[in-house]
Amino acid sequence: MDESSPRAVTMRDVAQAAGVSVSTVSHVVNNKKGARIGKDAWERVQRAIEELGYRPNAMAKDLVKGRSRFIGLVADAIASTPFAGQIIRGAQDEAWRHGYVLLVANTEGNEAAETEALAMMLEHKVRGVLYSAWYHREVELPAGLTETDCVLVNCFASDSDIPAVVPDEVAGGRQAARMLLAAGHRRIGFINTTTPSPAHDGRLRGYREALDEAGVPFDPALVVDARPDQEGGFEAVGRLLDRGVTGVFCHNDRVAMGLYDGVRERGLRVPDDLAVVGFDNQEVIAAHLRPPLSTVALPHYELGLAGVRLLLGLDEPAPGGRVAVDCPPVHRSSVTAAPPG
Amino acid sequence: MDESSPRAVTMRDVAQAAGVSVSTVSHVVNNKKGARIGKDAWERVQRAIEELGYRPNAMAKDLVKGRSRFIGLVADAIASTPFAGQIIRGAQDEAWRHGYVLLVANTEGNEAAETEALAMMLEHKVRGVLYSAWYHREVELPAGLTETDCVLVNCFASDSDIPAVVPDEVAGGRQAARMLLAAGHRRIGFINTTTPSPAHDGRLRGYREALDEAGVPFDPALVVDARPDQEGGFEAVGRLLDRGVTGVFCHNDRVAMGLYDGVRERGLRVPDDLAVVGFDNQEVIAAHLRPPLSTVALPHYELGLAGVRLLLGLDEPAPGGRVAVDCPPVHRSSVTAAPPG
DNA sequence: ATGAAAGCGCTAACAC
DNA sequence: GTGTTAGCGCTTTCAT
Repeated sequence: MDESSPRAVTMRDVAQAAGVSVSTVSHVVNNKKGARIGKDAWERVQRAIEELGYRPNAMAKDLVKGRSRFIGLVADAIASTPFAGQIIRGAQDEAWRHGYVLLVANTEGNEAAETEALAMMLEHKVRGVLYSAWYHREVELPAGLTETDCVLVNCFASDSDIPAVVPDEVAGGRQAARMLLAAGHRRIGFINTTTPSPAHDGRLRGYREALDEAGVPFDPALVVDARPDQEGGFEAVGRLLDRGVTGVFCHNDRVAMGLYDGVRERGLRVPDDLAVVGFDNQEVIAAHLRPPLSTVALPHYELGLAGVRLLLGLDEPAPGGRVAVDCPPVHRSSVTAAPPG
Repeated sequence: MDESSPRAVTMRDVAQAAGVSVSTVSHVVNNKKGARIGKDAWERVQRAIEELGYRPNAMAKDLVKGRSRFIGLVADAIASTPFAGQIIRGAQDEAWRHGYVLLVANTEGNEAAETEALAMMLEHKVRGVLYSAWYHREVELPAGLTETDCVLVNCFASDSDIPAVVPDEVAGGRQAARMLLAAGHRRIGFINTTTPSPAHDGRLRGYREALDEAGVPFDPALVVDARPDQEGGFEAVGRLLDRGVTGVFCHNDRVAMGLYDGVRERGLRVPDDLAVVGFDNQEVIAAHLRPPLSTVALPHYELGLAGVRLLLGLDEPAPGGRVAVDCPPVHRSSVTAAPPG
């Protein structure tokens, strides 16, 4: 609480109090190695800093150095899912590790908000910006983006060469199918999403690859599309059960949750009558369904982290400019051995 | 993408290109009203800005004006629930409306991270900081907080006079109980949390007040404590059903989700055999359970919004320094009339 | 109607 | 070892 703003204490105040010059203060504040400062002056400065409660002015510092320590992060949906939150966490952790601070902007997909956010970031002379989406998809980039370094997180722009870090959907789909295959299932349903997307195509491909790998013939009748939420999962149950499926891979955990309901409604049980695997590893759902859901995790934290590493030039962008991050399987209790036969 | 950093374009560049002085440029950039600039010079400046792609340097601007346009927001859990996200949204929307930008820091409750975040904010000379918690609780404040203006969001510190904005738990509890009462229920169970907290006490009090209001005697046997998650709800079902309850108010939506499972396990149905009301209005759960859950919304967006208004002095702090925000009921399909008798 | 010049708090040569 | 000084990009009197 500043009582009537008694003017913030500056480096000059410290210098004066310690009886030294500002450059001496600057040296001790920044712990400059090359600088030879007398042990005695050093201590006087430290004490003055303590006593006056001096805080360096980051803006003055950045101004003189010509660049700021900000990294912008624009997110299209910060509250509807935990996904953006994880991206932010990952990005922030890595950014801080390198002395950077995140400038977060939530745009809710609103174009005006996006432009405003970008302008704000550009005016703060950010080191670069991370442009992220809450679900993996292609995006068209806002104009201002080309004015700074940029990396796309959980999204991509096919017509540009901007580096992007995205989840490896096909490897994820493979993992999901393998969990079922490993338990001995052979008739494995797949509830895919109705939304055209990398997730739709990638996971399907992964599912097919895993089937091939295991020598199980692909049966198109076993894959059905449904809205990627609980209602979609619920409605898909009948179709799948009719086809003699013993396990099903759901496009996401919400679908799996709806599917649980449908299974129960028919007096059946997970996993004994039907084994199920989800996708996303959305904690509130997956870890607390009955039984807890085996699923494949979407690596949002790692996506954010990898995004800043790429931006900062700590990692080399992959040849195609696209970095694919792994989706690890998470084993819980919704998969058991297939019934014999 | 800066190709080999050709030095950012500054106001001087614009001035030069337009054949005017920097102060003239400054005036047109900021649309200064008192300044009389010739229509002609004005246009030359505009054009130069366009052509050079000039962006004002926010840091230089803030530096000279002595204060920044940042508002710090420290959150203790940005990804585990959608709650922090909503707070951020509310705070950002209101902040932007007044020309401020949010400096978000996620601390995951880690004290070192908190100190670091605060130092970062202080060094950026934030206008003030919003200190928030993902669930309503008492907090002990990090040291640095007193160095700046501050308001607590979704939390409070009893020994200080720092203004706080929190949800009105008792009014919320009242709303929840009333939904059941209004449908004719008289034996209403309450699954409260095992965690001592404002939510625990407030919602219980609201529940009792609503009962009183309706002339229904309070029966202590009808309130049970349980872990505030699905498992807690599941386990509480038996206890409540034994006591002849026809409706139950759950401490939160996750508990309600677990309770649904328990009810089904007994071959019973929501809402016909048991009406249920949740709390939080956590979209993924409440809107997609079968049947969709009637609940009471926690006003996180409004909390964030009110927080910045308080910080900016746009609203007066309530007499006690604590602002209570309303928790509105959300009617869906988990409550119907009580069975006769 | 427009420009010159003095700083804002700090860093980095360079002087002593 | 420590001090002096010239800016960083901008706003803002105060001249003209």
